[in-house]
Amino acid sequence: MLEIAVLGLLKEQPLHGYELKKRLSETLGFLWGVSYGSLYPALRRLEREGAIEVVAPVATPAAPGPGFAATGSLKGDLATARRAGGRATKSSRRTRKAYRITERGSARFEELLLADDAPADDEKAFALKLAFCVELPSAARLELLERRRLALLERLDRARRTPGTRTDRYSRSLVEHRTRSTQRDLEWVEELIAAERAGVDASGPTTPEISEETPVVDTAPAAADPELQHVQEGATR
Amino acid sequence: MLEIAVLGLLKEQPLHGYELKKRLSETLGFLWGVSYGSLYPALRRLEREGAIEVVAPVATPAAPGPGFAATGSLKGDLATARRAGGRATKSSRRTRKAYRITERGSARFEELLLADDAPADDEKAFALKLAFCVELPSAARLELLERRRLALLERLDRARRTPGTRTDRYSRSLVEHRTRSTQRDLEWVEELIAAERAGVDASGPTTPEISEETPVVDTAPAAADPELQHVQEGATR
DNA sequence: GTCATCATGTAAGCCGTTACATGATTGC
DNA sequence: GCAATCATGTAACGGCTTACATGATGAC
Repeated sequence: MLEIAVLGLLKEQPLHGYELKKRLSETLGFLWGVSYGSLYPALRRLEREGAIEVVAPVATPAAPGPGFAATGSLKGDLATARRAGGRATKSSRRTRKAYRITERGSARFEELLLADDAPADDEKAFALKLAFCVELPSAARLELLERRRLALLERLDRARRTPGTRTDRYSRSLVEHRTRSTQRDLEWVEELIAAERAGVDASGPTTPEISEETPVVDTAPAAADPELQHVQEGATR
Repeated sequence: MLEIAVLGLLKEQPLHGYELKKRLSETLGFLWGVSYGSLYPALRRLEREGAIEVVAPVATPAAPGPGFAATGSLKGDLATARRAGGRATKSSRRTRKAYRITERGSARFEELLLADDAPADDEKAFALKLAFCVELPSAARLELLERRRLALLERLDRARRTPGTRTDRYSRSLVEHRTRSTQRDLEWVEELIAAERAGVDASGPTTPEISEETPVVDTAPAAADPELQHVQEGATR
């Protein structure tokens, strides 16, 4: 689960651990909170697997060399300097390690999004996947939605067949409520599927569209470290 | 979570590990599946804490002594023999270890049901608690429901304040759907609270009541090991 | 110079899973 | 006697959490 979120965020833009943690807590906070103790090991794991790579270790403040991957980060650092009012002369933060997703990482990402997970996590897992499925090709997205639809149908079917062993009022109410919820989830997913099939052009079934392609604007109090935001703009999309 | 389920089941009647596992999988299967690898350690943990105790180790087949806690188990074994058609002469299963909940266990049970848990597990935890809250005094049950209500209100409030950082159509739809679900959960919980306040006598708000006090009948294909079902009948209720 | 924040990491411990090992009982 | 089921456990492993350690940077 953590890996999905990390890869999903990195698919949008390179980020370092601290910033990743912040975004996960703030923008996905309603899903679950991550701690450094799990994030950093996860990053190392992903790096070991070749799914992500360090984009700017930057040992020396000046410049490590010509061209090269580090440029992106340098640009970012320059942006920082500019934002700060041109005060910093050396500018670069020596400690930060920004990560970028690799080809393998993208493949892994799709693999993870389409893998079906233990029925226990179900809800959370699907929510997380949906939150990042923009980064997916439309076909894969449809597949994801269809799988969810099947899972929900199966759950309803199972509930219908199994009469429920616990008979107290609370358990019964729970089962009923759960069934209703599942039915609504199903309708919702089916709407998403229909919208997906209809293509992106038609106006969404939810609220009137605002601007699908508007560059990500930080609505948080102060811009949360925007220095890396322009890196690889338009590269993956 | 596992502890809640175990204590909840044991509050109804003594059971041994294998049977506990079966019930957890079958009757609470829609919540999550437990494995022996976690159940048995959990049982030992609970026993160490004094929350549960072995009710019938039964080293020798005949009879360990007079009166005493083991009687319950013996009764059960006799029931088995009777059911089997009076074939077995020795009858007792030497290997099974049935557990019974203790006073401390009951206290722990209430404590666990009223403890608020990480917002991550939220749903599952509450569902589980609700499934076992029959075993709770009405006041504690109300407390449980009220807490849930507050948690849901808080979640709605947070969602209203936080404008949501991710702006793609899927994330937006997700957030909307989640909000609607939370609202419905809230209404549901409020119904439960109202019903609880009105007292148990009035007919339930869900489906027409069948029989609140009917002894637990195994609706599973064959009766799932009924030998322990009559033990301590009417003791805890 | 010192405090808050940024930033990365390690260590201990909990809880859970899978897979494996073992043995008793019952039916045929 | 053999297989299926009942029944209890252990071992290895993984992931997550909390708490701790460390140090750089920037503001005042």
